[in-house]
Amino acid sequence: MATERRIGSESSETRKRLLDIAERLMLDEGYAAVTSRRVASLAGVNPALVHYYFPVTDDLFLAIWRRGAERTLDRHRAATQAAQPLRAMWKLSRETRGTGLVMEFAALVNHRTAVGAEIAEYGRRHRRLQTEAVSRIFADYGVDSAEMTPAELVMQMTALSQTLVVEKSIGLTENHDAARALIEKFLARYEPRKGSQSEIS
Amino acid sequence: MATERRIGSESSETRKRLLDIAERLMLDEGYAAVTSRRVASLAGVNPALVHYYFPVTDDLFLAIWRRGAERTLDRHRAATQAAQPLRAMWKLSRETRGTGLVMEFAALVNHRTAVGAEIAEYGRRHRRLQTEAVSRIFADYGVDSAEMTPAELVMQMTALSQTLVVEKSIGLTENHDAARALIEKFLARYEPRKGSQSEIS
DNA sequence: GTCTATACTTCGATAGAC
DNA sequence: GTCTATCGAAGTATAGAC
Repeated sequence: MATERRIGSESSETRKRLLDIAERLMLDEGYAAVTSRRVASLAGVNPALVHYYFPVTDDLFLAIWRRGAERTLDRHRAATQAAQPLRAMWKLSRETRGTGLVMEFAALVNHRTAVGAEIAEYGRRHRRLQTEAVSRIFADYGVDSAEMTPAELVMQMTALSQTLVVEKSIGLTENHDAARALIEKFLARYEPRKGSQSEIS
Repeated sequence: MATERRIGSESSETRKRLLDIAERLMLDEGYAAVTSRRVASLAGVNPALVHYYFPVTDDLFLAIWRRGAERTLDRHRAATQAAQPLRAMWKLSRETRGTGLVMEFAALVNHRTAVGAEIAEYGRRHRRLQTEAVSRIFADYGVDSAEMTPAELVMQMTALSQTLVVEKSIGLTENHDAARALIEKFLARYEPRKGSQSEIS
């Protein structure tokens, strides 16, 4: 039963390049565009080489996911150390790259269940980290839980940022300023901007 | 230049069945599972028959979208007539079917630009309708715009419901009760529940 | 009006060459 | 350790039969 097939080393430069290209492709044209042939063609290598580094296509998707997840967790940690951590977290969540990947994977999971389990597990971990971080910040700021709970802010930031990113990508931006204003209203109370309290963003 | 190819009538029962199956497939396994062969196989017909009713695959996706869009607009109108219109709208937006389709199409659009234009146009129209409806309701209730603007509530409901649906589908439900509570807190003020003001949902 | 035989393209994956 | 020749399956779409 044990498969004898060999796999390319993780440190390979070719492997890194394939990953970069696959991620780019996923963001630009959606997960369905990520095929071994397409990636290989863009990399200028033989299609079968992709299967050498990533035996099954799911392996490629998982590798993209893991790299992105690590990147995001690192940046999350950095954000919590910022002078205005809530603003840093809000800014981070609105970045197209990470959020765009999350949305693609959310769709991908529908028909690649092997990938799904790991995505969900990471999602839980990330949410817990975020909620704990906001809890500490709220305690520090003395935020009244009747006004906003950590879980509420996390969900609001997550949901709004994902919607903003997705809709923008299809050219739908109506009410987007209102969404930003909504978060800004809360942030301004505890992490006021230097120049003013205005919320033009 | 004019294509001579014939297309099956819109009233055909077979056509309806193909549409139903394709929509189901899209919701269950994601848009990538919607192929002429797959749909045909589930319907027990020849694959080429799918191309008779939907010459190009985009035609199939557009037909699914249009049917869903009409359904949603109808239900939106009905919701605005309800005794508690805000609650009706919030409930509608959390329904798996409509929201699930929206998310699949959001991902689909990335690599099917022909479909994208129509999706975005519908999105704009829907958002405008929703925002206008909430504006009228807010005026009726006398909601202070400093507390919440119509655009803000629409974005919040849209974003949170989409996130709830997507995450639930992959088995991630942490903080979901907080998200519901967030909306409930606002709704309870203007559309109190009969029995109590509790927000267990 | 309804359906199918068929052509052509693209994809995933493996066994084996270098 | 790195890469490729090659196979079988699945996809889209058309021209033409019923």
